[in-house]
Formats: sequence, structure tokens, C-alpha cells
Amino acid sequence: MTPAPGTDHRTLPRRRGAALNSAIFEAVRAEIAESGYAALTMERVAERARASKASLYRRWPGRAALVLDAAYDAMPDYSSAPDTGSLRGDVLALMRQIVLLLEGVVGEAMIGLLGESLQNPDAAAQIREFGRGNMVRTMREIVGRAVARGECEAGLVTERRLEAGPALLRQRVMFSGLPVGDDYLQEVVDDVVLPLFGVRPEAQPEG
Amino acid sequence: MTPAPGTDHRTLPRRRGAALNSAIFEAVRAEIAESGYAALTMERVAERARASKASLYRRWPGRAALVLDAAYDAMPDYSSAPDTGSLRGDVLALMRQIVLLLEGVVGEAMIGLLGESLQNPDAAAQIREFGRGNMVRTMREIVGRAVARGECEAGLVTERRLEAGPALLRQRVMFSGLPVGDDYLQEVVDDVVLPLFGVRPEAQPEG
DNA sequence: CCAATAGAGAACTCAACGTTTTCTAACGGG
DNA sequence: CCCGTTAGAAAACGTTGAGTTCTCTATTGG
Repeated sequence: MTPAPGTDHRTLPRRRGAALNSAIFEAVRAEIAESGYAALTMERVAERARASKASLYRRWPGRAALVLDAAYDAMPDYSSAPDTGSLRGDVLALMRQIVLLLEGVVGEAMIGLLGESLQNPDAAAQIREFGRGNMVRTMREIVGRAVARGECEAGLVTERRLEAGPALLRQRVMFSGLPVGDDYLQEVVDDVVLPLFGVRPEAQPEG
Repeated sequence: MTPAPGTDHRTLPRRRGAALNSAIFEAVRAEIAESGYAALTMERVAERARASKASLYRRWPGRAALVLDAAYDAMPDYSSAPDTGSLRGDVLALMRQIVLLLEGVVGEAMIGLLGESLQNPDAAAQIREFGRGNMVRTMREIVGRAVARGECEAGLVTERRLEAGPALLRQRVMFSGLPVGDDYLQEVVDDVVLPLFGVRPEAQPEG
């Protein structure tokens, strides 16, 4: 049973460190995209990444930690909030970014992880911070600029109002599962976000 | 190995039909309350309900269907929307109801089920309808009465505005996991819901 | 009172978990 | 450039829970 030359895995090139890590993350995301978080198994990930289960478990204590890292690895850089010159344009731009994220593998991973980690407060806290902090933080920045421009009054800016847009969006993508078209985003902005900050939608240019 | 008289299960009283059903639902909810949805196993449910796995599988195809039914079984009757005489009072009352539901076993079951059923559109649709329809429907009724009373203009009532309050609440309970005190509910109502419907909070009596 | 129904419990197969072992490629210090 | 150390691949293993099937019997409707 000597393997044919070149097919014995022990003679094949072997990845390590960051290269192996990336291959594993890629495999995790491919599995989630293909079959969803619930159907993801460590064995399939290992096989897909041509890695061994032992390597996975040396790096992560289990499925949840692995998927969380794989999701973080796929997160775009949020450092720059949109700056289109109008509150309407900025909010629309931000929402488009958020939707892209939530509708993909990252959103699917978040729901799955959350359901599995509710019992573990530390893990749940990590997952929460994952997407939430960024959204509201960016909203604050955007609205802050609108206040500076004189587009809206500082007195109208409260935590709940900053959260309203992102909350509607998350609910739409994660709970209702309905498609989020640009017309939907405009409804959220024009019916909810702008009125809450005292901005008349029709006075604003198309975002 | 003849069992002592009275301990042979085959001679014990045996439940059927609705009685057994209730015992199983109770066991499911107790397991979720104790260890969460993720840790729930059919074997533990069977043991806790003093039922057999075969009985479980005769009634439900799997964990998800069982838990969904157990959650429905725990749903209060939503037929009557609150009617306190003011929009503010009605919205606060509704939100208090919703929070009680989401913070308990039902909320935990919903997140777990959702995460596990994303890949199955039919199942996901069932879960969505579970809590969502009711909330917005009740909001519509409440706001409709406010319009009839002349408290707010009919033109301000849109789908997105009706969803905003429930969305914030759901986000708070399910994603942030932070406690929802009455002060939080009042912020949601006074900062977001009432302004969206053109009602001045300070003109309203305490709900 | 009897036949049909449905439940309890146990045994079973299968899949995935998480661990351990063996062998060896890749890397780094001298 | 060699050699010891580190870390990866594959395979095998014990364990747990899923879902099924079997036997025996309590319950029930006729």
C-alpha cells in the first residue's frame, strides 16, 4: 500500500502560520456560503482547507471561535465614514455598506453564533461588539457633521435616534429575510432617519 | 434482573395525547431556561418529560419543529392591543408586553431557531412570522386609534415608522443583550416613536 | 371485554466532536 | 549547511447525540 510518488500527503508542500490561517478562514466562509452556519462542521472545514482537525483545534477552542475569527477576517475597513456632503447621502451610503455586510457570510455567521453563544456572556459580548459598535459610531460621526453644517440641531441627536436606522436595517436583513433594495433604504432614510434629525428629505439632493 | 415491583416503567401510569404534549413542551422550555437552546438535546427533553425519544419523533421531525411548537404554546394571547387612551400609554404598554416575551424562553428560542433555520426558507418564514407580524400589526392598530382621536396625522403613518419601535426593542434585547428598563422604553417612545408620528411627548400623560 | 393505538425503554447505526499518535516538512540557530 | 525544534497531515480513537427500530404493555374506544 505504498502511495504513488507525489500523492503521499507527507511529501506534499505544507503551509504554516498566516498562509494556513487564511486558507482555513477561506474554507470556513465557503462552507457558510454554501451550506450555512448550522451545517458547518470542523471536519468539512479541515477537508476543504486541506488541513487537519488537529491544526484547527490547536488554533481555536471550537467552532464558534473559529467562525468569529473568520468573520472578523472578512470585515472591511470601517475607518472612513462616508462623506458626501449631505446627511441623506451619507446615511444612504452607510446603509448600503451595512447591507452588503449583513446579507453575506458575515451576517449569516453573526446570527448563527449569537444563537449558539447566548448562554456564554463573554462570547455573546464579543459577537455583539462585532457589528453594532461600528454602525452606531459611524452614524454619530455622520450626524455630527450634519450638525456642524447646520443641517440639523444638536439637540435632536440622541442615542436612540442614532440607533433607529441601523436597527431597522438589521431587523430587515436578519429577521424578515426580505430583500433590501435601494427603494427600501430610501424609505428608511426619508421616513425615519431624516425626520428624527429634523431634516426635510425633499430639501436634500439624491444620495 | 426482575425490577422491583412498582419501578418497572411498563407498569407505571402512562400519559398520552394532550397531556403528554404539554409535559414535553414544559420540558423543552425548562431545558431552554436552564441551559439555552444550543445545549438542548432530544434525549434530555425525553428524560425530563419522562417520555421516550420515539414519542418525540413520532410528533415532530426534529429539534427545530419541537422547539417552535413549544414556543408557540407559551405565547400569550395577543388579540387585545392595549388601549389606555393615549398613544404614549398604548405604545409603552405594548413594549412592556413585547419585552417580557423576548427576554424569556421565547426570545432565546427564536434566536436559536433562526440561526439554525436560515438555510431552510420555509422554516425561517415560520419563525419570522412568529413574533414580527404581531408587533407591527398591534402598532398599526394603536396608531390607527391615535389618528382617529386626532392625536396624529394619518399622513405620517408609514410601514417603516410602525416598525421603528419594535425594531429598536428587538435589537436591544436580542443583539445587545442589555437590560431593558422602563427608562429605556421611555427613551424609545419619547425620542423615536412619538416624534415619528408627530406627537409631542410632554403633552401626553404618563403611560 | 377485546382489538387497536400509542407510549416506555432499550438497543442500534451513523455522524461529528475533540483528542491522541505517528510521521515529516518547514524553519531557525549555530 | 546541518540539525534540533516546531508545527502540520493523516489516521485512529472514545464519546455524545441524532434518529430509528424493536419489544412489551398501558390506555382507550367500541
